[in-house]
Amino acid sequence: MNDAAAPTTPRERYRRQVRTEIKERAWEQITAAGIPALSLNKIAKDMGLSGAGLYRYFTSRDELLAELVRDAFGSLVDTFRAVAGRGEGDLRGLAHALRSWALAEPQRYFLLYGPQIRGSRGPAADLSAAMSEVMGLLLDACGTLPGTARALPSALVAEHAREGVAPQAALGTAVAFWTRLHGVLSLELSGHFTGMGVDPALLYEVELSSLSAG
Amino acid sequence: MNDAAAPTTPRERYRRQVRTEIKERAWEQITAAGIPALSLNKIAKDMGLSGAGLYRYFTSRDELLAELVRDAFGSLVDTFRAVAGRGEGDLRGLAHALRSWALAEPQRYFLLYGPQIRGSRGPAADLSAAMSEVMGLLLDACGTLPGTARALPSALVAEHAREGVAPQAALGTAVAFWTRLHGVLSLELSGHFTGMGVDPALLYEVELSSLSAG
DNA sequence: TGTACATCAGTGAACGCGCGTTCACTGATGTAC
DNA sequence: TGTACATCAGTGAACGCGCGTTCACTGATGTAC
Repeated sequence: MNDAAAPTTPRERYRRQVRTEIKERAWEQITAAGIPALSLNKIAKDMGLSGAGLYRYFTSRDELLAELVRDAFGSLVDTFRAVAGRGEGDLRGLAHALRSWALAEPQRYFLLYGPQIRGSRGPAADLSAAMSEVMGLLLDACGTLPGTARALPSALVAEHAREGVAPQAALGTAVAFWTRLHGVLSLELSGHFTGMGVDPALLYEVELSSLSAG
Repeated sequence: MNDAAAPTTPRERYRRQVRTEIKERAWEQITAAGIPALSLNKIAKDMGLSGAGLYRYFTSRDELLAELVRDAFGSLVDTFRAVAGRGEGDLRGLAHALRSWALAEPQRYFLLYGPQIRGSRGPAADLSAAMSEVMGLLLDACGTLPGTARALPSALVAEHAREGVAPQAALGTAVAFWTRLHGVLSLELSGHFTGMGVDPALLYEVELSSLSAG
């Protein structure tokens, strides 16, 4: 997908390998204790390195974090693409893929769609590309939807957004897909359903049905 | 609402006052830089106290944070009660109150309904009381709803939850209220709609309509 | 009204800790002839 | 194949910082007689 023309000298290969391991350890920490607990020194200790050694691979904690966000978006895009490639790129297929992807790594999901990360100023330029790629795949699914005319909020979307590229109804469906599924998913991942007799999987399914059937 | 029989000696009054100011400063910090940046020393400096002085009022950072969460729930409950008292305690009234409340202090909203706070083990016992109080007010609104039979997901809710207290349809509506509005609200508060031509207020309204009308 | 005592708000110094990051250096790996 | 040099991974010590928290203490405020 990227870095196609890489010469791949032994040193470069090693470099990539270490960078990858650093990011893996970073994810372990985030999974275990959340983003604020991500610490370069801790990663180094985990890998048997001195803290200073990491700076050969990432120039700062922020750079590492930014790359984790990029990777997360890349992973979601890949997941959606794989589903589409398997011919299951309709709303149902994407929705199930999204849920599996989110449940596998809740912190990764929140890194993308949770409360804004403090200290960083909005989604960087290279992120909006990935974000709109996700939206694009979603719109493809909505465009081929049979019953989209079903009065989903087309007025929501300002005319200037993607004018002509996708019909208003498809945009409305895409937005509703996003917000309704995120509503269930984010509350499930936060544990807000535990102990109140709600089955998140079933609820997710019901909300998914609400998008394509009246 | 609480501490009704307080004798209110001058010292106690002063104590309450200082505790209140501490919490106000704490909110300022959280608003400005997020929960991880909450620091007792910084609060003390803001108030012109020594760091150690704060320990007369809160025995630890965690205790302060726990009280902020309690206050946040209390504030939401009060808001809902006020709306109900004004005779606007229907779905529409509660929904608008919720949005205003959330927009006023996004971090406070996420403190309750955002990703689980790391390091604390689930909602404490005294919190589930507040949570179910919110749900109770919501269920009242759903019970008096005209067109609730509208096939909202009643199967979602396990039978043992509040059996007999509220009809299944009302529970389904309450859950949908929660997830659909949270979906829009949380994405709006995170800034995920900026620059993509979506009007969050309108979207919120549309999702609200989806609850009571087919 | 005045004195003796208890309570308690707040101070200042110190604790150990972990953080991100820099810098001069060592030693292994790869490259050029 | 062997030697001379450049590259670069990794070290160890140090930087300043802010954190939560404890402790012995001072001084003001309230209480009892």
